[in-house]
Amino acid sequence: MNVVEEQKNVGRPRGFEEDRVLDAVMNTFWNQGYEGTSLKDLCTATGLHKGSLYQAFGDKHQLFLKALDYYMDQSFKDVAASAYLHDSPMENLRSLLDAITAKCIEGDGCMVVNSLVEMAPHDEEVKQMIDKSYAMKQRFLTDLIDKAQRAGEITIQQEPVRLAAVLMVTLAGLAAAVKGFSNTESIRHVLDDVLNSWV
Amino acid sequence: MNVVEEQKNVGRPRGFEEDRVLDAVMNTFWNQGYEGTSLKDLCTATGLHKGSLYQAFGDKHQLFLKALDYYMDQSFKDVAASAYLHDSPMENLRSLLDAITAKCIEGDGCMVVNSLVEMAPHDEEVKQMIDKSYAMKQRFLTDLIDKAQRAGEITIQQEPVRLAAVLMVTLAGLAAAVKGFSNTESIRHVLDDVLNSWV
DNA sequence: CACATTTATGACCATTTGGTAACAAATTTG
DNA sequence: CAAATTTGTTACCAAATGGTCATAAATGTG
Repeated sequence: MNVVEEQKNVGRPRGFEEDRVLDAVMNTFWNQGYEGTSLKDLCTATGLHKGSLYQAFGDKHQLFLKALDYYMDQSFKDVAASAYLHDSPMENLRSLLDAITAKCIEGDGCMVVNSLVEMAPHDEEVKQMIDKSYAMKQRFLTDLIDKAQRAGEITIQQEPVRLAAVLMVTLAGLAAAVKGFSNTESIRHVLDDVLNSWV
Repeated sequence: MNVVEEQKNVGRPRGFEEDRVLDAVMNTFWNQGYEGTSLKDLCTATGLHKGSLYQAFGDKHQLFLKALDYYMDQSFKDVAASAYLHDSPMENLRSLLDAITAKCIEGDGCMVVNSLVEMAPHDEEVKQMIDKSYAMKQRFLTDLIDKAQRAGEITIQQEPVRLAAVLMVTLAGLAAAVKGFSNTESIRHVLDDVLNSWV
């Protein structure tokens, strides 16, 4: 009945943890891009041979999709918690955006934005994955903004969903801009200035 | 004395116009990226053989740099004129941003942002080229914003250079976002909403 | 212990990659 | 016309690419 866990403990056991491998693959694609990453790179990063990679994850493209999915999962979990720290919706919004910015600076960009730019126009699967996560994140922001508006912490007269769109685009811009700046300080101002123009 | 035009009219004449070739190369890199473009692609796009490309422009990387430079030149000329159409600085700013957005949607993104995301972290030359053009564009915007502020068309209390930084990041975000959206209408709202929050 | 099953390894493969060199064609100069 | 010079074309190259396959190793099952 349990379709998911049809793992019979027969045969030679795996010599690696799937998540560790996915993590290494993700990091490689994250900072080299899809075309810029060779199977050799992935083997070096994971310590596996290509045969093993193919057997466990499929070809390069499937492997990329799984790594991207892993990234979206992990990064969302990493930052989402920041949106529930305070009572004030606006403070929560600021915390969330700070967390996103920090992660973006630390990781020298965002794998989703990288993939959007490099692949979305020529890869329908990637495009749809990103589209789905984009919609989810925008709803998340919209909800926060709506609460902040009702609490009177955002006074500007504009639909929450459109303000959320502004933030989404700004965040995408940050993920790109961060790659060109040695001085990350000027980057940090941007979101503050956007938010401050709303109160 | 004229160092630039040291062209003796000796030898077989070229069978192509340099700018047409550069334009084709630019377009190919623009929508396939650096790693995603092969010499074969460039030969197909230009109608030249690789021997000719190498002799005229150098290797793939040099060719890319020239194409990127060409793009920056052309695209700036294309849109800059929009900033001098009206008397009102704010109207000029809006016209300029509209022109940039239109070009961005039409071209399915911006080659500078593409290159920033794909190459800047691993290519110092590309990074510096982009950095230089970024600074120039930001000064251009800063100047416009400053005028609009003095004219009372922007009422928000914030340094022009920081508002310009917001616009630069927003524009970068648009160049990325445009790749994921079939519906470009929601994209067009974003800049309006940003500007409207300043008045 | 033999067998089925799964994983790990290394050899192998056709194709593509960026890049070079030799040679032919076209032009100016003398 | 001959020499010099530049461009166009083709053949060629070593290396890297993504991907497959046969085989060896390691486990549970009968």
